[in-house]
Amino acid sequence: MAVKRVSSVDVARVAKVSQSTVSRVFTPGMPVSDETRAKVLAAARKLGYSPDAIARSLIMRHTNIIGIVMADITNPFYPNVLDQFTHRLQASGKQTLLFNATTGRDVDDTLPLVLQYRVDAIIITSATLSTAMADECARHGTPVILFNRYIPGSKASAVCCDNVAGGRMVADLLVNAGHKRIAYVAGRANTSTNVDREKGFGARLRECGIAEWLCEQGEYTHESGYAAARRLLARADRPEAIFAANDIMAMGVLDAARELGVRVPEQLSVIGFDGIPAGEWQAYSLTTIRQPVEEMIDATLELVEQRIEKPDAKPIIKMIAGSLVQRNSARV
Amino acid sequence: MAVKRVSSVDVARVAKVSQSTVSRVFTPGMPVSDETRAKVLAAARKLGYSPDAIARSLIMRHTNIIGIVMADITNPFYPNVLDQFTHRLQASGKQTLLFNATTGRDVDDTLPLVLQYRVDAIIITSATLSTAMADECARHGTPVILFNRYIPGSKASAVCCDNVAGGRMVADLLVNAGHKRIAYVAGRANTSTNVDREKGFGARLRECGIAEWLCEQGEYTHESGYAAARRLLARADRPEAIFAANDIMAMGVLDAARELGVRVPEQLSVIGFDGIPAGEWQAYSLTTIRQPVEEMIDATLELVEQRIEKPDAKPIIKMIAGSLVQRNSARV
DNA sequence: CTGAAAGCGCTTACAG
DNA sequence: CTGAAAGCGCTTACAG
Repeated sequence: MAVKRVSSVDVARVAKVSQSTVSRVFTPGMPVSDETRAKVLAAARKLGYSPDAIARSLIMRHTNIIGIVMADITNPFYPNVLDQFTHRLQASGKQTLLFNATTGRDVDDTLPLVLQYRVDAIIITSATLSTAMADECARHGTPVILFNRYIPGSKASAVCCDNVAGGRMVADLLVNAGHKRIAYVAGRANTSTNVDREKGFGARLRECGIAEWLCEQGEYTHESGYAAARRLLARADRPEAIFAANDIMAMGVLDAARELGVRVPEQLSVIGFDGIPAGEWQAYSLTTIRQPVEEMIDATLELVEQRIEKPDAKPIIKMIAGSLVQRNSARV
Repeated sequence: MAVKRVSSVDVARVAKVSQSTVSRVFTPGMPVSDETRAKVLAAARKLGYSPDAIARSLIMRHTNIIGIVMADITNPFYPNVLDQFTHRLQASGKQTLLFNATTGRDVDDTLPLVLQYRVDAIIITSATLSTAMADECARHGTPVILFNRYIPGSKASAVCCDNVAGGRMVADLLVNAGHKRIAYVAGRANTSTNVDREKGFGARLRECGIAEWLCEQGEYTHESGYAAARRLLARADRPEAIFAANDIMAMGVLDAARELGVRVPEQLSVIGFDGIPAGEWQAYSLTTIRQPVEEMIDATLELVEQRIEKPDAKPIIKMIAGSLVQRNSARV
């Protein structure tokens, strides 16, 4: 296998300079005379040389690689997130090592691997890790930033949409539209996202004098939203309004309503959460809370930079408000 | 920054063995006495040691990292592909370095970077590279496998759905249903995917005695499919059947029809290509050609293994047949 | 089974 | 500006 790779020593030989000089030519900001530079570049081109980032990482003690741990790549909210992360990271000269965690399980068994590759920082999305593991990373000096979830009391910083506030907005909208029989389609129970959205939603409902509402379990997929809606819409006391913990489930709800001939929004208001592009399509026209993805990514990347500089800075949790996007799936 | 990392030398010191021995303990298959192993493991645990994959890569001359270059992460066909690639790669002990290329441009400027990280192989998806660049990679000894596209005559191997055959299937279905006024909504013109699907489609149409059909340009997005359909459905000689080069555009077509009150499939048959999950949703129930994603991924990964072993083996292009999935968006 | 030593391909003080 | 040398953290012949 491995063809003989060309190294800086080879280039040095043909350019008739020292290996250090070759290295300098490929390190921006290092002093090299124009003449020497030209010789080296010519030799490099001739040999097809490019510096070895791995060797560089070893001596530099950082890799310029950011690990992104992600489950649920398949949930339509995330491709956009991943797209933006990789673009932005590349623009600042960093690479992305992508780890695929198993949905619904914590990532404690994945992280040791990530750590072995000596990534400069870890971003964790749509997955949860234990406090112990977060602290283990801190011990290794590898900053961990949680995206769209948080672990109170751990060493991991986090950037989150304000899901509690978002849940409250939904409750307000539904109550103001005069709805009484209301249902919530939950996401996976152990996710902070689900917990917070439900918490804000329920709290506000209670404040408005609605003490009870239906609740069905979902798991953040179209299918589970559809199934939950089938159960809900089959009841004698069919709800007039359904809030689903994310957009893709809300779309499942809408598809169930369509199938059953329940008219939206006349007979049923449906609201989602996320603001994925598909919610805009004519078939759904979904009213939702849009997560401020760009700002969240900005904040995450900023935190990554800061923590790489100062790994022991105190962990912070940054909440950013989402915004209501009114379309046609909910009465107003 | 960089906290003092613990290395095998540190572990050796506290375990009172040589550094080589520590290394052996962490290399499966190396002979170590049980007693020694226990001492080393204890020391390692105590210090929080884990081997440095970067240093290992340098001496081993391979990284166990596969580079995946991808544009269009946001196209719903790809999250699933990426999900499967990363899962399968991880299962065989490999990591994924993800590069995000710009949609519609070639990746010649991204590849030098990929090469610097000394990835063991490169998988390119939804992006095109020049023959020159493919050959440059070959020269570096880094195998390149194209997924879902191919470059005839280059040094890069490829795995593809048989798009020509798929296009023919669509034509057959439409002709058999008795459609005469037919339209094609194209994907980006320079993609082999689009070229082949149209080629098979057009050839079969001609064989069946249909010499002309409408054609609108799209770019593989819902929006562009929607826009193309608006143009098509506004015509006096409105088509009775539309084949869109991928599912997401077909869904845009369906949304345009819905908006205009054109009934599907009674007044309009719509067929897509890909087999994305969303096509199954009640709102669309899209008839389509399903790409055999699993088999394509199997084949790609197999090719990756082979080419890592023998980088100069002759490039091959592997075509795998897709299959017709009939749902309710097309008359039969 | 274990240790001493060389070497992977770089960067960067240290001298000149 | 340039070169000689040390060292990043490993693996793996080579001896014993």
